[in-house]
Amino acid sequence: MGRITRVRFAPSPTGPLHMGGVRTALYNYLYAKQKGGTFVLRIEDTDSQRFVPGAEEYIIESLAWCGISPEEGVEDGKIVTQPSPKHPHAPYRQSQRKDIYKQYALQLVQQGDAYYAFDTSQELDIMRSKAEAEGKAFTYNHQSRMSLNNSLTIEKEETQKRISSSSNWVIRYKMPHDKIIKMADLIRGDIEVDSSTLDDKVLWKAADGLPTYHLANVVDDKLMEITDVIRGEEWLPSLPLHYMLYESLGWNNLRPSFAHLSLLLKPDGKGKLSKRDGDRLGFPVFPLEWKNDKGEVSKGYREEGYYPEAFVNMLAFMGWNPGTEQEVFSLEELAKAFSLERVIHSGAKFNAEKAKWYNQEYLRMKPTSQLAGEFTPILNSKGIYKDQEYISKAIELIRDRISFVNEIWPLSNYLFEAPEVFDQKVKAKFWKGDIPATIARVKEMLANIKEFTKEEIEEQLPLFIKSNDLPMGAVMNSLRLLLVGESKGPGVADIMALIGKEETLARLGKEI
RNA sequence: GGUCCGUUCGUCUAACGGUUAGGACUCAAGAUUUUCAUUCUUGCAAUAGGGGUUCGAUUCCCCUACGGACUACCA
Repeated sequence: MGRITRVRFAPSPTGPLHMGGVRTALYNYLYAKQKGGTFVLRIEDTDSQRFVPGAEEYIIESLAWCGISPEEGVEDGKIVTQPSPKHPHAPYRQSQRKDIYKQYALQLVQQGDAYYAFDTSQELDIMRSKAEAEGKAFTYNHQSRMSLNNSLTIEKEETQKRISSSSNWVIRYKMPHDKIIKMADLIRGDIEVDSSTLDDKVLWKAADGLPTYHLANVVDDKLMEITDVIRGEEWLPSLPLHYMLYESLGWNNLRPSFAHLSLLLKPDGKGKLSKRDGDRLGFPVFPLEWKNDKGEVSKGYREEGYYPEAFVNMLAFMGWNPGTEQEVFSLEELAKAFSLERVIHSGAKFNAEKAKWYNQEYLRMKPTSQLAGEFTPILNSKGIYKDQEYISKAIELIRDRISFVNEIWPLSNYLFEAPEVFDQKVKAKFWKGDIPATIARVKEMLANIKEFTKEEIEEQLPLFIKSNDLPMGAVMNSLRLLLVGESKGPGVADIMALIGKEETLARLGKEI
């Protein structure tokens, strides 16, 4: 009690971090910030088989993009490997902490809470498939352990011989068969499990000298003085084991509090959100773009044009709400308002429309000058160079109809270059009869306007049309057709004033 | 199969045991607009089913159904 809050995000570098993982990291970050505590990053790479190059860097970069970088475990974008005042528990990569874990596994064996097991994985696989064929499930537990190859059934000397002569053995936890394990979850409340339904999990493997997740996670959380474990729901079934490990190791008073987050679900159908759903449904599942070793590219929110604030805000609301009607929150506001009590118990289906809406909200809060700066490279890539003032004015005219910066061009191209193609339907509807001749008269009138401003045009144009008894709809729509190429866009006067007198007259004089 | 977790509009969600079950996204309609949008207004739309407990259940308990996670020498 009274311990300073320390939370950790402990991903496994087996691939890019997906948005569910980012949400878990976010909730950890928010919780730490609110409590004035520390957010630690630890890399759980105890499975050398599944290690993916670049995944670790991806995780760090993703968190940085979201603005939720850990203050401990990472320095200069890299995992810390040497202890320092700021990073006292280094290294933060479990593969580099290899030597720490074995002693605890051995301690458990000595106490009689764990044992050596010699069954090969092939033997166990055979037993599993055999049991499955009979409609049963094979589990290594209190019922089966006494008929298997382990230090409980083999003579002491033979056991010693096998341990020293080969590395084909593991240490398994000896799960008690008669205990009701009472646990608490900060989100779900009290949970009870009968230990007789649990199995004897592998804690440590001689083959690679590494612990499995269960041992590594308990040992590191204790050593790193973690006070609260906030992780995905997939860990709930192993919580009883973790409780037992804390107890057997004599660390009950240092056991952290636990909170298990519900999963992010597919927008359609069933099951949890997976990498493939994004490709299939056309939205990103990852914060940043990711290329795998086959060269396949998965979309990223950053590359799709999302603002990190919008992405984070959207993610925070997938499974949490403040209890008020406010939906737009900065990271600071989120940290202030966050509470595990208000985290939703059930899984949330991801909604791409809402994500888009969030980005629109954030885009609307940006000053036009910033949007102009973000849009300039896109413009330059089309070979168009304009000053910032002009670009800002153009964006001002269309900014309330976009959700992303990359939507500016398709909605504003006619403000930068004359239209080449003209909407045939609009043309057929208005460009007939006297209209071409009428437009020529309008053009002449416009040429006589000295101050070619929006206000001046807005006054002169309708006046001219009315006083000459011309058809308002046909004239206005035809002007728009000549200026834009189709029937969309801001007011005709706005467009004319922006592109200027010369360009306006040129477009109105063009044959279509 | 077993263990655990969950279930309010299509989606995200709100509601000390007492509300006409609220908001947001989407969708539809209307107003504004010479266009397309924006904006504003309105509308559509939910407590999985069955038992209890209670004067009164979305809310508490039980059962069923459905969904999910886990059930590896993966995390």
